[in-house]
Amino acid sequence: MSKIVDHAGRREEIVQAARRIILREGIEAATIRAIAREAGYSNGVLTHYFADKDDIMLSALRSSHRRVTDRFRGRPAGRGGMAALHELLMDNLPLDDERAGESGLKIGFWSRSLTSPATLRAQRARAEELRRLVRGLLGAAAEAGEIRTSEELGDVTERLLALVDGLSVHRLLYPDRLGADRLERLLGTELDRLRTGGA
Amino acid sequence: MSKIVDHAGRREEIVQAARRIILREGIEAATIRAIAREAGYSNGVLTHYFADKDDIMLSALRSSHRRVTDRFRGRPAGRGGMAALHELLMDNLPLDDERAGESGLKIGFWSRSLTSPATLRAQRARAEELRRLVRGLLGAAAEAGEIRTSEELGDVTERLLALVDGLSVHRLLYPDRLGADRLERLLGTELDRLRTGGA
Amino acid sequence: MSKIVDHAGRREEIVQAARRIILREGIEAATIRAIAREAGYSNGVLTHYFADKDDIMLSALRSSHRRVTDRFRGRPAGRGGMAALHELLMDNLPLDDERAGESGLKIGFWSRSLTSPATLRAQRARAEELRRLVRGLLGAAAEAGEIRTSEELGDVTERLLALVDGLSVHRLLYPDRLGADRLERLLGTELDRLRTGGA
Amino acid sequence: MSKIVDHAGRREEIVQAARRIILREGIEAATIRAIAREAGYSNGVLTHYFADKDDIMLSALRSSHRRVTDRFRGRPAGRGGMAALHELLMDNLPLDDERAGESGLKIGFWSRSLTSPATLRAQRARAEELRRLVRGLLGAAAEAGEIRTSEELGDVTERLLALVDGLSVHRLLYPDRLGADRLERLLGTELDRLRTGGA
DNA sequence: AATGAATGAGATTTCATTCAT
DNA sequence: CATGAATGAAATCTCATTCAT
Repeated sequence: MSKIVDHAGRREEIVQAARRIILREGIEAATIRAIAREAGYSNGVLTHYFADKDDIMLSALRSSHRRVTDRFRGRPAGRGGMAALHELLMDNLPLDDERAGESGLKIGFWSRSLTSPATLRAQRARAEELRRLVRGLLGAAAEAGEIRTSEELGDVTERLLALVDGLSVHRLLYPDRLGADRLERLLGTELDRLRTGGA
Repeated sequence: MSKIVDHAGRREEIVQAARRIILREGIEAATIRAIAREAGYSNGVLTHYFADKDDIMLSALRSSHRRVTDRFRGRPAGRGGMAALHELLMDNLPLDDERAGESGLKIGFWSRSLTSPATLRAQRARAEELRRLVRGLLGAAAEAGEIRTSEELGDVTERLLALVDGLSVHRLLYPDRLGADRLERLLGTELDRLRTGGA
Repeated sequence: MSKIVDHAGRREEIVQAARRIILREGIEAATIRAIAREAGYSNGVLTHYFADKDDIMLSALRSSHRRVTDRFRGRPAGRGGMAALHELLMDNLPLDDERAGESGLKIGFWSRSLTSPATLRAQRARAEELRRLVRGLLGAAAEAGEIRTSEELGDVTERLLALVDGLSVHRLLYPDRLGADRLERLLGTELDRLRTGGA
Repeated sequence: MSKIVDHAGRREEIVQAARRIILREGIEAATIRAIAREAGYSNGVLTHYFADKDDIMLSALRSSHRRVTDRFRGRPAGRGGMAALHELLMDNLPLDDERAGESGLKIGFWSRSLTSPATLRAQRARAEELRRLVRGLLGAAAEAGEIRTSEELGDVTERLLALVDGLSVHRLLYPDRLGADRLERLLGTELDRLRTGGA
């Protein structure tokens, strides 16, 4: 008799434990034993819920993606495209400890993606989703006359996404140079430029 | 006297072997054994040329830095600030296979920097050098009247650097979305904006 | 539930294997692999039962200490101080193969103590225990009028303990010179001197 | 053309370097490389002067023995047996840093002797020499009427030697308990006993 | 004779994985 | 289902030893 609900719940528990460790101590500290201990189980349980370690790591990555998307989806709708875009992008910057953790996790997975096809696939699926979201908000903002830009919106999308990820890395590596305030200002200025037709 | 061996040369040989592995199989695959095998030596050789594994990895990182800097220093001088800046930043994008390799290596080290203080230090030293270079070129361009911007040049510097790194990651992870042409265009547009006072 | 294994028992098994190797081949031959093989397990087991190699070695040392103490505690009580002291000290001499083994192990740990603080601590704790025991018995003997000595009992204690350890080393290194009989006689004479007020 | 003198001299140089390291950092720190560096040569030299590492270590042990004997032989002669004996035994106690180093070296070799026949042989040869020396001095003292003892002089010899070695170990392991003063007093009292016929 | 390059074995430690209970 | 015992591979580092120059 299989307990479908328990099974999914237990998986989630373990994935969250993995995430906590990665956020707290880095991706290399996320050993199977450490994850099991953090989740309050023994080594062996993982056998029942995951094929192997990679399965756990990928699940943790997807869970991270889901959190970001959910956070955005959970916001009150009906606001202008630019306001929503502003919120979405800021939410993706490591402005507080929690999000710094998320960014660290993200960077760890970048490296992994370069040599692990499965990780790369998961990474791409998520990136595509985020790209569509941003592109959609830009389109809405353009239709509403919120932005004036001669540049193709697809290109604007790419630049915004690149900027967010670039700023995220730099904030984590060079926190002295890039405080939270400055990060917000840098991204804010970029968005303002869209409004004023700066590009 | 003794067996005639170019000590520095042998070090470089090993560092290059390490680089090749990191580029080909990722930073986690760069074990001491793999590096020794790639270099065509036995495990033990590394003792002669490096204090420990960290020493090798940091040397590989610095070697990468040096290659980039050397490439820029080798260019004909005397050109305007913006032209030089354009060249410098484009050179840091993964526009061909060689530079894609460099970027891959760079990304691998980002992750490592998050948990290894020594790596972080090396990373920071190099980043600071690049930042000063960019800031200097922007200053020269401003003095020459090449750019008109209301934004503080330090902020412009940070955004350009973040953009370059963000585009680099995205190009490696999502090459279908970001061809070399598009990458060049995205960065080019950003630089043009500075000229026209877009910000 | 889980495989039924006596955790403490398995630890003891491994510690005894370590002891056997130290006795047979010396403390330097007691590598983790050798211990695991001697115990009939694979390398990895030790992870389950010990933190690291030092943990095993210290456990072996403490196990040795415990054997000696237990042996003494197991003796019938109620005898005079001198009789008990005689028994205790004789028991610490390598008069038979078993005790020769214990002495060999003890000597191996002396050397280790000189460079390993943790080992030294364990060594000291045990030595202090033995010293108190001897001092106590001497005190009891003095009160009962069994010994007459002008020397401070603390000094007598130190000399007796030094003599026991010195004789132990010499017996192991120069067995031809120091047979079991002679060892007993040498220590016995020393104790007799206390009775007759020889010092 | 072999340079006999140089050869012996070079051997001695290296042996002394080995001794310095053992005294300073313990017997385990005395690797071939460390010894070569300490002596100011390269690894390879040792090939020319020693068969292998064991050869070096044994030479260091013999050198230690020679130093002790030489030191005693160098003293002004013509004194009474007991005075000479007092000097000899005190000289073998770790009363200052230099002699503490010597004792540490000695203890390290004890452990080694238990499993290395060659080391044991060297150890025994030296011990026998020292034993004869002590026995001889005791004999002279007895003839001169300096000591009155009912005990056989061979036994007295063994006990004195055991006491010296036992005190040496204890001083190194438990320096808080056994200061230099106390060590001197303990051995001094033992010698006095011989004079007064305490045994 | 002397150097130091190079080897390869072996020591400790860490881990993902398997499996009996 | 769940446990945790056990395995065995692999990673880093250290060393004695060999040998071309």
